[in-house]
Amino acid sequence: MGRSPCCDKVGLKKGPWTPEEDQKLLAYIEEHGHGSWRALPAKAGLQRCGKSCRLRWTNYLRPDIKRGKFSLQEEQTIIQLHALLGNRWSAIATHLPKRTDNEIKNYWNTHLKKRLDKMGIDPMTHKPKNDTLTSSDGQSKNSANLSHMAQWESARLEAEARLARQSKLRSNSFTNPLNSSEFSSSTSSQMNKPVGLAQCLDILKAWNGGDGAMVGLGCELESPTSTLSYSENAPPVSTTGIGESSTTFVDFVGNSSGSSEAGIMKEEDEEDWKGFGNSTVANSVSLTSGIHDISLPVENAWESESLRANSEHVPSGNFVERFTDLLLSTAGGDRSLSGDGAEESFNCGGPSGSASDQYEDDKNYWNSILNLVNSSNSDSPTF
DNA sequence: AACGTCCACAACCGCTCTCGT
DNA sequence: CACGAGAGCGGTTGTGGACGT
Repeated sequence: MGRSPCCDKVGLKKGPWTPEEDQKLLAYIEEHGHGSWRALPAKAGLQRCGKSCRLRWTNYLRPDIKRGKFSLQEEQTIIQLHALLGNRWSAIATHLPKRTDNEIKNYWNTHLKKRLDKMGIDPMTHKPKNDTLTSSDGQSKNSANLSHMAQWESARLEAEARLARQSKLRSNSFTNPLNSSEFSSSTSSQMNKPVGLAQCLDILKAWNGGDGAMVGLGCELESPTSTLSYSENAPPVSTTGIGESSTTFVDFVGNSSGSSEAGIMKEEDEEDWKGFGNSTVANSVSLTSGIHDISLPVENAWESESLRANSEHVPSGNFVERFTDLLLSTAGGDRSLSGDGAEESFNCGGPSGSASDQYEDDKNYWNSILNLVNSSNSDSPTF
């Protein structure tokens, strides 16, 4: 299909917006709403293209935007969601109320990416860079598999969400949780997330499921291509399907209604994050108060696994723990990090650790993401 | 003080997706 | 089904300020 220019670009202003332009745009939208963006500039008396107006509004002028420094909690949210979702900034932004995708993207590129890099963590895979040097022992293979599975699942979830949405559109009378008010009031893009993330939770749980078939170190990772394969391996509570996982979601959203400020966006960020970072996997359930029923089996499974592994306790062997500790120490000061020191402390118990440590690292890391997604979902008014 | 470099952020560009006709 | 318009998204660039020499 032919691509039409968003504007003819003749006589239209580009570059930074002036306060006067902001005022015009703001006043017009407050009075009339934005309506058609293409028609808006002329009506508002602006020498800008509609696209520029839309971006200015969505990224800067919108009243529900929180500006300024990112809290530690937000930083951790971004990092962990990025590990799960990749560069899908809009998806990440839906879990950071009042932050725009553009802002998150900029913050990632200018701060978090560099910080991870300095810490010896690959910003794309979220794994220690040393992993790439240990390919012979199979650890990196396992990490790569986890990463690839996450990417694959991300794509698959999108497709399934799309199917779910289509089925909803086909049948409004179908008694499916997707027809609940939460979903019917969502935009199409927002609608994708609950289904996808709910299933993501199941997937992550299934990875950790009873026989550990999907994550066990040294075990072949099963193909995630079959929904049945993981639902069969998962504990009953994890049994999934679009309908069931969606139902679960709606249920816990119901439980958490009115607690939109109680989740990951609490402003006591520093202490919270410290607690989160230092918490064991079992403790992390406290952050997902609305979904204990979902998370507990997993926590228990992992906890027992952790207990076994910790019989030979390795201090600071937890990936997330070391990771957040480092970020905290980094953020506590001038938020810059001396590469040497960071790497040194990070490597403590890391790549030099045992295979079971690495296994625990992977589980803990993904579990923290799982919990994060859980808690942030319970915050989202769109769910 | 002048100059150069680095950094952070706003804004732009081009592509894809969705929806209406 | 094909097409076009509008909107959304992610990558990239431009610009101004901070900092170092």
